[in-house]
Amino acid sequence: MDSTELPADSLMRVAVDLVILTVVDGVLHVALVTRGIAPFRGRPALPGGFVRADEDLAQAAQRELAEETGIELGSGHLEQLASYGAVGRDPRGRVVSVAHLALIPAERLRGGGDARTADWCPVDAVLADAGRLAFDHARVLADGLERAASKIEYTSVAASLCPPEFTVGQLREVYQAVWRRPVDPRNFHRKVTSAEDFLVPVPGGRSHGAGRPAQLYRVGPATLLRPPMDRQTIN
Amino acid sequence: MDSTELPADSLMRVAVDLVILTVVDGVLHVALVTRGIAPFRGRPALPGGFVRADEDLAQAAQRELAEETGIELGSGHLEQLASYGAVGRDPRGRVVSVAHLALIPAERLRGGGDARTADWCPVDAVLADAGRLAFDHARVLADGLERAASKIEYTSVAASLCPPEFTVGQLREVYQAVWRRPVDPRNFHRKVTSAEDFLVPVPGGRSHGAGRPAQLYRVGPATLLRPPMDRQTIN
DNA sequence: TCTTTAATCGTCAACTTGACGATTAACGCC
DNA sequence: GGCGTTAATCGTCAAGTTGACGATTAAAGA
Repeated sequence: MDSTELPADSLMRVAVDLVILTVVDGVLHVALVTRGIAPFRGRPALPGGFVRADEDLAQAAQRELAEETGIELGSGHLEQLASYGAVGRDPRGRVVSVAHLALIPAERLRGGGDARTADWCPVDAVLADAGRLAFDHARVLADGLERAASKIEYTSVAASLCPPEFTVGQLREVYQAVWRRPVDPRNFHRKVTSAEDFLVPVPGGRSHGAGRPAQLYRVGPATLLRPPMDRQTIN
Repeated sequence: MDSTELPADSLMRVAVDLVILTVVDGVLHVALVTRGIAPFRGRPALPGGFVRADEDLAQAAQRELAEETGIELGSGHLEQLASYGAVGRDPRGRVVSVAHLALIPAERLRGGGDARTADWCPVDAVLADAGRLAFDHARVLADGLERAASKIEYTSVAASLCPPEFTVGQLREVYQAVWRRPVDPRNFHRKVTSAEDFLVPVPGGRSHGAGRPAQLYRVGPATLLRPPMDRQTIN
């Protein structure tokens, strides 16, 4: 394990940062912490932390997710987003951050408790004052939002933002929240229910609440939606 | 710049690896080097190297690209692919590699000279014996190929694998090479020429060679192709 | 000149999409 | 219990796109 033959100037700190998204009442929220230490003390930041010597990148991301949101990633989704390594992005020294994107259902939110816990902030409000975000987190967040918006076009990950059983209406709310754009209920219903293996109806499962009761669905075995939905054109 | 307050066990080496693709005579090739030092001495590997203290990730990738292929990335395309940080991926110690994908036109290839220069290998042959690749480069290559195949579905990056001026037929050859699948010339022609701002005809530009001369095009201002082409369905 | 090779234009039926009307089935309220 | 409200779901239709594939065109080479 001696690595004296390796160049010393490539020794850097490696961190993970998390763009954790959820949809509450039709509004997209992102998990943010308030930094308690310098640099950027008191400023909002994405949850994250340094990768430990004995864990890989995905493990570090899952650990931070659990530590800062109390979420164990059951029906949620976690994927690597991109890495950010500009020379001066952290004033403490060279830090390369491997950002991850997490999509979790609102029902699994824990009422923010201790100081370590992240707060859920409406994305619109955060973007309106993105300059306050620590480090290069404004860009990381923007990249995460773009990734989420494009990924639900052609995959079934949007269901990760819903409870395990959900209605077409709930799924549509997720699309509208992530795309920041209204989606026609009738065409959306036709699209997602006619896509093979995309949704599986729960036998006898019906929703409650106002309006006509809706069929409950679970995500189907198809992870890809073909042809994809087009957020530019839709409606 | 003192960073004593940061955890020491997150100090790692950061490298860039490159999946450099090009199409020669309708066949997809990837640039590989033969490792001259341990570990994996004598085995094929993706070009790459450690990130220096004064350069960011994209700069490191461009530097390695220039060093190992002599390519200055004119009309080519370079994007970040993903990061790989499994604990034991490099026996010399903890190394996190930020992989990049480069797509370059065949015409810019330099006849491999010195030992530092990479060799162009047909992708099929490399995949047939992917186990010989050093480190986790088999997975990195697979991810790069998948990225390239999916990205040309909905963007104009395929043109990065063509010379600055090219025919529809040349572009189609690129698609066929990357997708490993035949594409109908008539439908392909209709699709790419009718997509707004995707291709711009070069006034008076006509190809030579066998068969009816073809109109020459340049990439248009539109970077996205909507609706995308579907490599699953096409033909 | 004839054959071969590509490029490009056309045709057509099948499918998908956006727009939007109509119906259905619960809820809350009088 | 009847009524308005809210959603879900079904239908319709014209417009656009796609896959399959025929036909024509223009050059190179024999």
